[in-house]
Amino acid sequence: MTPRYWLMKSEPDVFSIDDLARRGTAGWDGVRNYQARNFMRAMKIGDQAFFYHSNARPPGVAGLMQVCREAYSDPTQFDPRDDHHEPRATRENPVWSQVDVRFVRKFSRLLPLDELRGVPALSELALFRRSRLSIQPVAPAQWAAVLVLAGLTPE
DNA sequence: GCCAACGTTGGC
DNA sequence: GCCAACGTTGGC
Repeated sequence: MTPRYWLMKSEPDVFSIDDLARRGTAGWDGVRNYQARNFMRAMKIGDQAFFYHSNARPPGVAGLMQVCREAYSDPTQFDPRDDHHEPRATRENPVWSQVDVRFVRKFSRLLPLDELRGVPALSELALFRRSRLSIQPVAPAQWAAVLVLAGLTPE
């Protein structure tokens, strides 16, 4: 099956692409938005994703990663001391999900939001229209256009 | 089920 | 740090 493409945001002060590069894989926990959660639940092993640095100077796409474990219960929802604790969640009926991702590569330069805005092929990116959605689908043509900006040729 | 108040995201 | 956008909560 053709892999699909996504964009996933993280604040680099909290978790950056360098953190992911060091660790190799990581659980994408802490997502507390239903639409973003539902996108994660739709992800399949092998799906590819942009690692987007949000709340950064400048914000932008930092590199690539790959889904290596499909959606499962986000354990932080059960921890009363965690910022992401979810009082409504029980082990039997969890509310929030996460996937695991594997580091693929860091771009040789960050592709700033400003630059992405100027690319006609990317004008429909959800990033520009649904600014608060932390996980969003990316169309194949959009994926390819970003790889070109990054100096990589689509495979 | 409406909608005002509130909280969070995230660019600037 | 500000604040616009927008998702969520809760009173009615």
